[in-house]
Amino acid sequence: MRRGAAKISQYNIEGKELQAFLGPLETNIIEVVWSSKQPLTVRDVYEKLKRRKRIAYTTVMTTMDRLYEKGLLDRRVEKGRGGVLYVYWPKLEEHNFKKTAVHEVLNSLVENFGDIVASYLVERISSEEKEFKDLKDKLEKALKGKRG
Amino acid sequence: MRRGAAKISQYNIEGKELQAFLGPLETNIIEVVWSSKQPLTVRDVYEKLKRRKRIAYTTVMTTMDRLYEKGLLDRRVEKGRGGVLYVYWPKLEEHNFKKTAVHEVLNSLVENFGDIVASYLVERISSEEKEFKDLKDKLEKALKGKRG
DNA sequence: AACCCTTACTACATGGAATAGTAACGTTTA
DNA sequence: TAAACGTTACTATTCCATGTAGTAAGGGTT
Repeated sequence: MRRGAAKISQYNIEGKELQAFLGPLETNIIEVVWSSKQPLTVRDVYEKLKRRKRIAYTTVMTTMDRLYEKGLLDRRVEKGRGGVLYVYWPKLEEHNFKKTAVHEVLNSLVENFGDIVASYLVERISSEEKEFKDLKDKLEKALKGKRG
Repeated sequence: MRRGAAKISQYNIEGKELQAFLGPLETNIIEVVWSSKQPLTVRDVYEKLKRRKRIAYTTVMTTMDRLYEKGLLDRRVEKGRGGVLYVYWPKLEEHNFKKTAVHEVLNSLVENFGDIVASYLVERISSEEKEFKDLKDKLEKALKGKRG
């Protein structure tokens, strides 16, 4: 587990998009950080999230610390009104994170179950070609009918 | 979640083979049950597992109950020396379970991240064709060298 | 110095997996 | 029929991940 890479250890089959990899709150937080043009403090993120739902400042803080520990966020220390504080930014932009995570799942699947993955793909591509062919046949019949 | 289907909700990226879907003890137990030609009691499975490692009867029992609840094992009640007891057998044979589980992950991946999965495949196939072509070039050069 | 604010530390709840003891119960055996 | 045997239901604990959140300790600005 290299320090630079995001640590994703599991894929949640029922999760939608990012929530296949992250918890609900982690997902909300990282989306806020991705949307920002500059690094954000915990307070920044907290102010945005509290508009949607009641949440404690320390909940946001703990979860951002955890995203940092998991390698999805990076941070530096700054000085401000509250003393020393962290300023966070994403380690990878959204598309790169998704790409890396999906690749990790697929690599693991291929390594563990290469033959099953291969036959799934062959089956899937054949199925789609069949649908294309069916549609093509129908179209050809329809055109013949018009001319007939 | 139909009752007949195995309930797999997540894929563990670092897990090897079955342990990508199940815990260590769940994996050991279902392998024992798959290997048996007839249905097994908790006692049967316990006797096999205790040879490998110290474990409590009730641990085996609880885990088999959980595999039943998750739809991987089926069972009926029999009467025996200890009163009424369960006799378990697998709902799916090994290959079918793996195939079903892998398909669920792949379907979820395609639904959530179809474009990333597609480009991964194109990239992977191209990479393998490139390796084949490189090998072919080297072979052709070697054959030319022998004739020269 | 007062004020404001943050983080470290701590704790609880939930769910899943692993772990395991014992009361309650049922069947077989003597 | 009672004793013996063995199983399951019930219960509990630990660990991990995620979400939740209060407060003591500490630091910078006003």
